[in-house]
Amino acid sequence: MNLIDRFQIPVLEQIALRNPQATSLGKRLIENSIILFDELGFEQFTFKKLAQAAATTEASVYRYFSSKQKLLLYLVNWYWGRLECRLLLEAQAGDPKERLETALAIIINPNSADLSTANERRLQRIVIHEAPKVLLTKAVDNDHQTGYHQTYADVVNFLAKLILAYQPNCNFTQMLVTTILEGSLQQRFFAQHLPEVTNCSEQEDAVYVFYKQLLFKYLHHE
Amino acid sequence: MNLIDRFQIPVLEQIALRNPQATSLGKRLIENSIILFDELGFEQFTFKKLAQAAATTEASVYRYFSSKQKLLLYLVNWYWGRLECRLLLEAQAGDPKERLETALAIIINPNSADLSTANERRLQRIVIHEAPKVLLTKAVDNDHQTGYHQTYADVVNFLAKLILAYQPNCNFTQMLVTTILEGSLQQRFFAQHLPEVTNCSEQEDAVYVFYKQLLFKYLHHE
DNA sequence: TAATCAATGATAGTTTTGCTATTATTTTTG
DNA sequence: CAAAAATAATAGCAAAACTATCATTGATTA
Repeated sequence: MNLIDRFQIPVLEQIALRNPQATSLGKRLIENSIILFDELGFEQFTFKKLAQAAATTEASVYRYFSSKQKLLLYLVNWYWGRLECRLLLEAQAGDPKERLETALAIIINPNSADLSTANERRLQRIVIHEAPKVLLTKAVDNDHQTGYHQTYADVVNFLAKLILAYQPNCNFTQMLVTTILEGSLQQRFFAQHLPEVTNCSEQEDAVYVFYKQLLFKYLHHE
Repeated sequence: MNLIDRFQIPVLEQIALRNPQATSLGKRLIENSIILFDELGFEQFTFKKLAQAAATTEASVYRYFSSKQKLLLYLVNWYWGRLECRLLLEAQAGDPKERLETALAIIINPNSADLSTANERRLQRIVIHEAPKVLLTKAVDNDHQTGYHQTYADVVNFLAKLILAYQPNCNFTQMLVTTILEGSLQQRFFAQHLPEVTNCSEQEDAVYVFYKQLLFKYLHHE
């Protein structure tokens, strides 16, 4: 068991109606929703199918999550929460440059060892394919006010601080961070589905090489 | 009337069941769908509401577009098609550096004069807020094979060629282009809805300044 | 041990959406 | 003008997204 696995990743309570990590049914729902969102995609995913997969009823699913949007939000939050934990644990040692390099490696996952379990790989695919659908919504302002996107903002600002520690003159830290964070996820989508708009093959991890170049070339010029 | 407006932007025929630009009803549908997608968002948008807004019936809408996904795809394609036309018209003069700078200005729209009409501003907002929803789909591979995303790929490759003309040693041209293209759209979303993860205010157009820096710093280091 | 209470199961029902079908009417075109 | 195409009007269906009710079970506690 990894060090990271010993920590309870905190996910904002309000997202779920009750804490799914606390009960056996709740865990079954999370487990199966990860599989189903990955296999069916957000549009084809329904609570009915989830209930069937988790051997329960639709009504019971609604007792944990008020909608499939909220359930997806819960999973996405879990992803960013876990990433934040890893950053806090692993990117605190060394000089600013080392810390920044470590952090970059964590968020871009160059070595697949970071995604050790099948569910972790599924979860990353879900973030890549589905996360925008709970962000790009008319409800985003409300959601953000409620704190539903705070974990993501925290990750961004953690990385922004690392950048400032390395290069205090950097003007556009947040833009730089989100460009890399979102870009690296998007490249993995393109690699699989629109290969002609990327130069990345999963093997040699061009994604990591490119964004590392991009980051440090930008910062060295400041 | 602008030069650009004299051209018929070609949108792949197969996306629509019949060409909406060719009839009065079709034009009304496009016009109103732009307004409604912008105001309601993809999720709340329905053909029933569109029919009502365009003073027609649901069944008639279905004779033009087989689903609201296809209609959105049509609008998004129109956006990229128009951008491609502008690039071909305006970014062909001068030395490689000038051409690249012009192209960057076109895709990032630093001066709002480029978005002269209300509908153009609406269309860009639609691309920012809704476009990912027709890309991040289980149907993406089929769609791409049918050519539904070809215009986007063409824009990317046009820009990639400009970069190679300026800096032949650049290894990751496509990744660089999509990072800037998608990033710049995303920053505008963040600016409005998650301001703490960006450094951009709509006024001074930090988006343009930042991505120009990012691009040329990256290329000068090659 | 009995009473209680929270969680779950079982079932049914409502509304909306997404889509199809049919027929009538209008408009276009040869 | 006649034929064909486009549109309107209307109805209807299946599935999805919930909501509601009541019975059951299993754990807690008096």
